[in-house]
Amino acid sequence: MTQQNLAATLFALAQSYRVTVRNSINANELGINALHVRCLHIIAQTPHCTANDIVLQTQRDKAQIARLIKELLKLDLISKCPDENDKRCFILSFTQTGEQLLQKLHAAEQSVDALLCQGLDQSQIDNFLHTANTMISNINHE
Amino acid sequence: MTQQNLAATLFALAQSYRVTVRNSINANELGINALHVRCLHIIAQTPHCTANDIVLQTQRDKAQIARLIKELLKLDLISKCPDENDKRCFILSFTQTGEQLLQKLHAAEQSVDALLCQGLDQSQIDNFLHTANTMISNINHE
DNA sequence: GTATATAGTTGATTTTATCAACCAATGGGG
DNA sequence: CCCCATTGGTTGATAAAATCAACTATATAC
Repeated sequence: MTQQNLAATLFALAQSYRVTVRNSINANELGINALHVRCLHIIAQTPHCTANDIVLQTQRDKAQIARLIKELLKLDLISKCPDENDKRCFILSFTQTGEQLLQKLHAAEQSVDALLCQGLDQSQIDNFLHTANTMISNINHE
Repeated sequence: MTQQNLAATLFALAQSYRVTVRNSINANELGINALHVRCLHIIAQTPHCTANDIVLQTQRDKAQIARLIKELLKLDLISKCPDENDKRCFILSFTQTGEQLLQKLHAAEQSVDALLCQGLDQSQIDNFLHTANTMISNINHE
């Protein structure tokens, strides 16, 4: 296998991952897509997360993010409350329902991870992640 | 680093790759997007490539592929000629212009590959590809 | 206090993607 | 040979996703 296949390998893996996770939650029924899921993760990870944090992390248009947040609000997965210090901002956080979905999402992802790693030992996995991260820093610092 | 980061790592890498390749050809100016590029690769790889081959390999709607092919024809990157044996089919192939773009694309991808692999030795790369392929077969056979 | 930058919302538009109907050609079974 | 289900491809209509520009309100720098 040559370097030439690097891209194909990468994309195939990423795509399969997406599809599998998507299927394991009932994302379609919920009317939720990959970007919604990504937003939920960002909200979960980011302390005092605002719309703008999501814009910066996803590199999407802020109009798109605004509408996406509206949808998550309407689905009652998240709620927003005004920032005390800066009245322009709204802090995003999970509702009970959203929290539950997030747990489900984490579980789904972990079981996909476990599936992916079948037949691989820890050193291979570590090696893989280390190499991938080297590649990321190679590509971002140029 | 835990398994939990597998997905994030993968997606970050794939995304950076896409952006970098895209920038190195003048894809925007040409009015070409990632799916166009993927089609070109498929046409290049597939002997006697038809629209349906692209549909099968990309898993996209055939209407979308039909329109995409129309665009590539209008850009004079590919040409289609009727199949002798099956009059329903059109065989897709590259024009001179398309051939040139393909070369440019290959060059761009190779230089991205080289960039990605900086500071990694061949055994690490082999290991990476091997692990990735194990993951792909894990995920596809379930 | 005025000017400039930031956070967020909204309307209009473009780009992608999907669905359904359709035509022409193929191929198999009676 | 004819009927009919299947296949390859095209098109129109629509839905979903993404982008652009304008606008409000607040915050910050000078």
